[in-house]
Amino acid sequence: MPQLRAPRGTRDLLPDDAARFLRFAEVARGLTERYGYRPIETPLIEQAAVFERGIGEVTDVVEKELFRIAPRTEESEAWALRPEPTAGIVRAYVQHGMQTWPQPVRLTTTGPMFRYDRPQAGRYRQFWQFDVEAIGDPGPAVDAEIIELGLRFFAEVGVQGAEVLLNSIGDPACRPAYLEALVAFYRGHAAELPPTERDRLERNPLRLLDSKDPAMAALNAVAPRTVDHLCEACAAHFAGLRRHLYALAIPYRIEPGLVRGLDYYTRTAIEFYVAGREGQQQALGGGGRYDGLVELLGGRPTPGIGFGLGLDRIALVLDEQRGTAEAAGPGHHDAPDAVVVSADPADTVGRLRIATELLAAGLRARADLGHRKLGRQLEAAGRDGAHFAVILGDELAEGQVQLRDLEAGTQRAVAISDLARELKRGASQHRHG
RNA sequence: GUGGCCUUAGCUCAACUGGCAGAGCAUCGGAUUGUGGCUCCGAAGGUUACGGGUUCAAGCCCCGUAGGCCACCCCA
Repeated sequence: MPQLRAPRGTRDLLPDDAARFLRFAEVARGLTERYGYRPIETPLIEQAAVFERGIGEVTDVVEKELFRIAPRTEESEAWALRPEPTAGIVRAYVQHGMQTWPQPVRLTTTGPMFRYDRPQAGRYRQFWQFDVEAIGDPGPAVDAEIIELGLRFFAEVGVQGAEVLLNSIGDPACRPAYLEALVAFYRGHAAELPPTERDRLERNPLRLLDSKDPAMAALNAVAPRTVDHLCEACAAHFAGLRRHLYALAIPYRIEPGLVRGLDYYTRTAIEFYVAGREGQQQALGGGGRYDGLVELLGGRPTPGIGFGLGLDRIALVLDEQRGTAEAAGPGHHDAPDAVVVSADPADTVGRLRIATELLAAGLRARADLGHRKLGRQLEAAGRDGAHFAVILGDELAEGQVQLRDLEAGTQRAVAISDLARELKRGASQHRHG
């Protein structure tokens, strides 16, 4: 057992997993490109103030989950690892004057996020998100666009049964009155509240709504709903969103208990999930509208909306839906067209020379670099899933090698000068046959 | 940050009531001259997560720490 290991809550993505995450990123790139979202990369570290101000000082994410980096000198500022991508992207929007670009500015990024909480399956301290943001458009049409994009991502990576939960949590115009009504309601039932919930009532009353405490279920069912207390503008926005979703034939469920954990959200709250799964890490993605965030971070008042999808959890769901994950170990997805082996166990020079010629010709080729006897080399080539073995033997004197079809078990002599051409023909036959 | 369960070879798991740590798979090597997948033989791989304690004797009992999982908190 090695004493050095990946830090708690982090993990190595071994080749099978790493390839899968890369594929997610490729799907994300193709998709967002078509929709007109342009890539952006912001630092993994930001001034802590970006998150404290943007996300909110009293949120769990900032209070207890932020990876803080201590200042190195008295003068330097406190930094933190990004717990989510939106605050950093909005910071970049303001810093680089993107309000002068055609609005909305559609941006996307995929990368690791960091939260210092207690790890569990599907919940890591370093996790990956595919994220999209549309900044500068107030209308509900862009809300619908982004939701449709999210669902399409799930479809393209092969997740079955992805669904959308929606809610509207109002804005600064209507939320104070709603909160008042909410607090008044729970105060009226203070005797029925568990202690932790009573504490929340003072600190963050919205959170009472999505409590998992069974004792709260009955109460929450009759609690005031955000959607019933929206101001005229927010109500119109929500109705507009529903109209657009209807026109796009996108099903959704309104979830009155869906209140996002970050302060910057206004109006539309979104969550993606797959129904009927075990365990608690059900959310595969979430996001919403943040019409006040740009201003909070020093820009002009600018609306925005976005979401992030958790790639670790999507990988988990794909495993569940396939029954079991493919076996670990060397995969055959990048199986070579040919492995160059030799009857002379010592002749790595000849093998490497032929292999590099094949590589230069664009083939997937590799040389067996060991000093094993021929049988072992062929055995290894077969295990690697190679289609052909190029066997170097006495025929080298006549400028020939044996080209062996490892699947058919047949072989013939081929002139070295014809080898690349022959292999290309054979490889394409294998791919189409 | 709170509580519960768990940790034996790279992986999946054995090891009686406390009595010399094992198997399968994977890896590497061999089975008479240059031919793989099957089979046979062999090797390597362990401070039983780590640190203490009890005992003639600890993988097994006790305490602590770390990590994983589960439920909270919360979220992706």
